[in-house]
Amino acid sequence: MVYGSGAADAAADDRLDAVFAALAHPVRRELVQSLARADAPLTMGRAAAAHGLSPQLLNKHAAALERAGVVRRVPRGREKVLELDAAALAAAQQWIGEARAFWQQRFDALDQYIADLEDESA
Amino acid sequence: MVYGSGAADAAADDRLDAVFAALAHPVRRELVQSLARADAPLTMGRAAAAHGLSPQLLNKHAAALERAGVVRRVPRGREKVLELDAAALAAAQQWIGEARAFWQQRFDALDQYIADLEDESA
DNA sequence: GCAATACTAAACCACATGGTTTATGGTTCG
DNA sequence: CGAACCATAAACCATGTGGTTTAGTATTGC
Repeated sequence: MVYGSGAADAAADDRLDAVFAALAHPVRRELVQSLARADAPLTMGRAAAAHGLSPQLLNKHAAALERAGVVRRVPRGREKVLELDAAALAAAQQWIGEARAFWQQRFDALDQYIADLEDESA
Repeated sequence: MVYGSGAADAAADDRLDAVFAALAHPVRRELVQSLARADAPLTMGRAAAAHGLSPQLLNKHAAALERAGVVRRVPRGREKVLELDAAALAAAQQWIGEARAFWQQRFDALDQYIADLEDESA
């Protein structure tokens, strides 16, 4: 154990806040999907057109994704290409996975508990 | 393919909105963790006390989790026990997983593409 | 029935967010 | 240089969210 075990440091917490919040909007999820499947680098302009968004609005959504570390905007000439950073997604996915793992184990324990009760009452 | 492939029906979309939004708050994530690890049924009152929240505030957070289908509130006497529904979490986790899978495959394809370029230039 | 208990509803406030319109910094290309 | 283009900033509005205070609705137990 390195620092605190119960409080689960605040920086990671903030990051998860941002990642989950970023994914909590259909447009941003579609954006992420586009980036995940894209076979060619996607610029802001092309992304906006592809999703029928104004450049300004896309900019805001891209900023949200960037805040969360899900996406980087890399300048190339006068345009910027969007790059997905799968690490942030992995962190969120892992969080859910851990919660589910705990739950599964608790579920099994409850099962056992109920079985024990039935043994006693038998 | 059943209905539309591009639009990915709106109901599932709304559900994901709610689940990700629900997880985008540290208190609610801690709540979920509590429920996942709990070895005894957790009531609203006990949950509020455990996290140092007013009953009213916990009620709001619980409502958010319930909207998302992450949690159910089952009346038992004059209190309500919180039950976690892992299915909603699974849906969110799976969404991320798919995005990551696509990305991985695109990543490999890009790798191949670059290798091809280097072959040509050699 | 009555008091205490457990949860919920409502009103309200400060602040964040999604979205539009308008305007501004850079970068290419004629 | 100047015009066109890409991306962003700023101002602004409507709505949603986190949080508190206050009040209300059941349910237990005397």
